[in-house]
Amino acid sequence: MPRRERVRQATVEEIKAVARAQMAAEGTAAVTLRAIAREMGMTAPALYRYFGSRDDLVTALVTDAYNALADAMEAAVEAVPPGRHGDRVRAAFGAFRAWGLGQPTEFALIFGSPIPGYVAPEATRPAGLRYTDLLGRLLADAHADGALDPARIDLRVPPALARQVEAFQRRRGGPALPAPVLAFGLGAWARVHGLVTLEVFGHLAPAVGDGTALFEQELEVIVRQSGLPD
Amino acid sequence: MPRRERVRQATVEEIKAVARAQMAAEGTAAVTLRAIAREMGMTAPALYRYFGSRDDLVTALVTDAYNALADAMEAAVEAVPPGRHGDRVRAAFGAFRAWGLGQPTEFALIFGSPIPGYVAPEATRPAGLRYTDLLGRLLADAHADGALDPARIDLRVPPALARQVEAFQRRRGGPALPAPVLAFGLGAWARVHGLVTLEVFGHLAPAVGDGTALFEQELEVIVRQSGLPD
DNA sequence: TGTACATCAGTGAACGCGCGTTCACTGATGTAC
DNA sequence: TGTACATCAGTGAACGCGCGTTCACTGATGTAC
Repeated sequence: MPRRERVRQATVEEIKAVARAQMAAEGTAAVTLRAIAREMGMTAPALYRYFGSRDDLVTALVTDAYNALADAMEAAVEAVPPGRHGDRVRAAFGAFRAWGLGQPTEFALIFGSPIPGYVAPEATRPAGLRYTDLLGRLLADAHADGALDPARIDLRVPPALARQVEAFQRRRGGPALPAPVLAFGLGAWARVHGLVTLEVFGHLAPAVGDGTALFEQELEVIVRQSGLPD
Repeated sequence: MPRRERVRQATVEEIKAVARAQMAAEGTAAVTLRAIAREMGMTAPALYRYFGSRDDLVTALVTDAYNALADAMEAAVEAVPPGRHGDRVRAAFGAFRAWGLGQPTEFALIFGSPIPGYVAPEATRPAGLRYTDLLGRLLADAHADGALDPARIDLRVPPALARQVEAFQRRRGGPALPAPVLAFGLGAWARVHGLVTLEVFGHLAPAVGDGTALFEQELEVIVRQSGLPD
């Protein structure tokens, strides 16, 4: 990469880093070009060399956040031997929670209420699907290994849900899973999402303070009820 | 109530209604005094007769939202005969989801990422606890009726969580429940919260479109695993 | 190795905007005698 | 029933603020010969 390009990339990264810091300090909507420029010792119009508009910057932050989340989860999963399907699921969800608690504002950016006046453009979609795709892959791997016996999942899947789940699989491509397996996976995803959302946004604290133990209990339930061996 | 007071109350209600409409149209952070005044055909300073500041208005909206949610859930529960504990739980959670889908911006106001520059004051606490207290009461009633056998709940509660849950009960007062019962309740709460949050904020749609069937499946699982009869 | 030119980063002034909040005021509504 | 006064709702002008974005520009960095 030519020198000029390198310097340019570094500036782009600095802008995003400052924006993230400002979000962390003042909330998601505090991302303003003028404040970023001030912090960087530049004037605001200079930022237009790097981002076409404020919305473009926010889009970049959203995409980065989704990618960082997926990266963290993938790294956690890969640290577990391929055969240990239960532990891989635990690792993935554990990384989800750790990432959320570690970067609450970036978590809020993608999972909280939308930023006023900003609608996430289509461009963020692929990054947004990465972490759920990973979860799907964990299920598929376990199923391919014969570690996931649908008959052991104690779940009555409503016919409407079975249809939705099958349509979803046809749309996404990839290996087909039995409806109960995927329906179970969706439930587990929502479960973890709820727990982590409550915790990151401070709704859990009045009840139990630290959410670690509750999270571990729920992980146990998920792994056990999925019929996965550790 | 004297006439003047009545007119005054009506104006307060109108201000909040307009604020809610503006939130619904432009997002949570679009609550601005000037826009509200414009919509009402008044000048902005007049609003200071009714609310000490913009933050006071937001606080009122947050409190109202919590109360509306709790009202809706209580009404749904009371429509079910006292003895049918499973159905009462279903009704409560069903009302939670219906309320969230029906008023997504008010849902976002209390459960989404916080409004920038606004921290919910202590005054919103009591209202915020109403709906979780209701859930706790459902558990307590079922337990008091002998309908909830802790031994039937297939849950290994981590010791740390048991301690947290007991401390919580001591703090809140009210009838004491066995740790597994309360731990199960927390899990169910998080589960429903996750599902509804994902759906209201549009994260579920790419996977299954309408979330009704998935929600029903999860409700079934919760009721069945709680050991409650319908 | 030096020169002429093109590219690009960043500046500074300006635009129009909407915001929360204050203040002194007018005029209507209610109250006491 | 009428009059004098107090209370209160709402106005209009003004404050200081920060925002996104545009534009013509300067000066530094890189490139071609």
